[in-house]
Amino acid sequence: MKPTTKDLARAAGVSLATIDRVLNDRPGVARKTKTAVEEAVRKLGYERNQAAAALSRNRYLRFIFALPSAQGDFVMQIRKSVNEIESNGFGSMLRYDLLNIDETKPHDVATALSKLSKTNCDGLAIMAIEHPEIRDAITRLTERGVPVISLVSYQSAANVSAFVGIPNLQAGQTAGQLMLRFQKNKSGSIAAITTTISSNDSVERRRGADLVFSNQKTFQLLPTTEHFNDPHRADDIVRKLIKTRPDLCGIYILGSEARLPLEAMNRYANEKKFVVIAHELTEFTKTQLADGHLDAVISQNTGHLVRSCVRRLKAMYEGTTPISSQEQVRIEILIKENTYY
Amino acid sequence: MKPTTKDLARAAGVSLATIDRVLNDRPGVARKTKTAVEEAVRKLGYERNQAAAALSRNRYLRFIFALPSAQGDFVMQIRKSVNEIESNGFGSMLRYDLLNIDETKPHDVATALSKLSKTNCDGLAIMAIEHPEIRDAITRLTERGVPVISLVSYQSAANVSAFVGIPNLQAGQTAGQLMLRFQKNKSGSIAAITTTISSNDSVERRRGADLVFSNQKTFQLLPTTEHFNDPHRADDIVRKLIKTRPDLCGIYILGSEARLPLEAMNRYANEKKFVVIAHELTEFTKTQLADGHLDAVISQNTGHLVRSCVRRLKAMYEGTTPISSQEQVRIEILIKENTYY
DNA sequence: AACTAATTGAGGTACGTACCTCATGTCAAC
DNA sequence: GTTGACATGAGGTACGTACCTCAATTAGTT
Repeated sequence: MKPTTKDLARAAGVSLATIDRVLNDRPGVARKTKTAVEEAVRKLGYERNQAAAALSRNRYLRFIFALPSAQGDFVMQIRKSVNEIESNGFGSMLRYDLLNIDETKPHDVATALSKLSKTNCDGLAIMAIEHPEIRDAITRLTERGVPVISLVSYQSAANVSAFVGIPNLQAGQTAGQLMLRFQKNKSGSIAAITTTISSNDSVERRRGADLVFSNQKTFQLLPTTEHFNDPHRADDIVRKLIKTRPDLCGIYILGSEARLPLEAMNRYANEKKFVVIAHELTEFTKTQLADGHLDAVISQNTGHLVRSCVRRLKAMYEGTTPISSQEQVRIEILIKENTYY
Repeated sequence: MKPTTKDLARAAGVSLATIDRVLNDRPGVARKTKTAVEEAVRKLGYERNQAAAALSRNRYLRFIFALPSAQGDFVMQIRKSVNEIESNGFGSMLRYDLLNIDETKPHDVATALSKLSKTNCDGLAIMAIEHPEIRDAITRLTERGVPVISLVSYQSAANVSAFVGIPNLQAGQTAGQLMLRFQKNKSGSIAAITTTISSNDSVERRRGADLVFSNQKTFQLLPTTEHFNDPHRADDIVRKLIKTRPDLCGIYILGSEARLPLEAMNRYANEKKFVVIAHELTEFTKTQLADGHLDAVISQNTGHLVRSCVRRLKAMYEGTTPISSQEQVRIEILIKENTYY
């Protein structure tokens, strides 16, 4: 049997009350006594029984996921993962809430964040663009003692406790490498399309892909074009590309939401001869993979993302360290063959 | 707040004792009463507080992982994952033990399994070849009421409660597809090497690769050769291949342990021109990827495997259903760019 | 109606931890 | 030597469930 607080008390020659004070960082313990207890903890290999602790506390930890309110397959996927997490083995006493934020209105986002504090939120995971107002709101939240994790989209490290997501530079390298390896042509041009290059992710991915392309001479990566979530723009971009670039042999969709450019592709690239690579596995990209419209998807598992957030937030609350190997979100490569439907 | 047994009692108009009888399948409850309680459970959305339940039971569930005693990078990886799982958030009251089995002595394996029963084991995850004696031992274990999961290596479905691992046919398809897509040649032969084709995994993977290769005519997949874990044999195979097959342009290593064939490759394929694909990400295959000796690794995450086993065994014990999407072990594709070091 | 068996209730203890109050101890500064 | 700040102990209650005993009630069978 594992040692309990009683064993600790006996071993350290103190009472349960003192053990409790030390373990929970309550005031009023002499340095000497504290050291003795810590020694006993070490010696006995005591580990707090989280089940009992949670039960005794009888208080739900409330973690909030702040996600962009804009429609999108990927964000939907994350939402789904948050809802699926509910009833599982995280020690039960956890609650998850979704908070919609409209990134186009940073001020509103800041206002929403300003309403959070230790009393109504034990941890926040936020997926948002970088913006001064949002950044400040996050900083203030952290100062109020609420741990904040930036999810998927990286926020400047300074004010956030952690980042959960894939390293996008590497993701871009991966995409670029695959793009080159999948080519059967001897040379040609590859297009790069994204929603907006004011998103950190796209920029990093682009940089990654550039690194790979600079190692060779036969293929070139064209300048990144932005469609700003506008179907017409996306349509225009793709149509013009196909018309004006006879050497076009590949399309790399950088952003998280691949639907618009892909749908445009499907309209214009009938006699398929392009290597198409996009990000994030969603119901939509799955079918595109299955239909052969998409050659590869570089993805991060949303279930993983969400669970990693929870583990990290919980760890911050408990003052423990999660298994780091588990927390590294992997860059997944998906082709038709290794995708589950 | 979530409903508790007290709320159930009130809602169903019975006492706590009866609630307890129903929830824990104890005898002595009229069918009508039982139905009423179950109705209340449904209506209130009652979920057993696992933390409290574990605490009250005050009994460790003991799960055993039976792994091949033979040395090997991949098995080592699994061992490591089992040890890492120890101190995390699975509700605390769990214990994991490793059991070494020597697959070359099926009788010993059977003997070891025969010593297990409900009193010393609440669940078994076993990674072993298929063999009549082992299969019978597993069947008897199941009959004794111990849930058994076959891990990585598939056991005929009949006597096992579940399988945790990747679908190897698909894994083979994935490998085969990548092998073709990575080719720059117009045509050629690809070698298939494994430890032994008496392993189910290799056979399935081979079948998967064959499916892919049969869709085209320009490349052919050579008959599978076996090295039986003998360095000399592996060396011979590779040397002869390179000498006698001028059209050789790829090597697919089917088995879980890629070290021997890869080391042989490194000896003979100096002027690297082959596409090399192997299975399972280990420290060894990682360095091979980094050094460019390996083009891709098809892998299953050992941490995932182990945690999935635990969740499933726990679920069987508790009579709940784990989130299925989380239990599907993904077929991972790893190239140099998306591997973490 | 009498008897047996099945069903239900009442009440308890235990698990390990958190958090509370109150009393007592110790030591140093004035 | 008194005061007060600090350190510690003693003992309690609570969380939600599991598991136990014993009595009381109900239902079913002769």
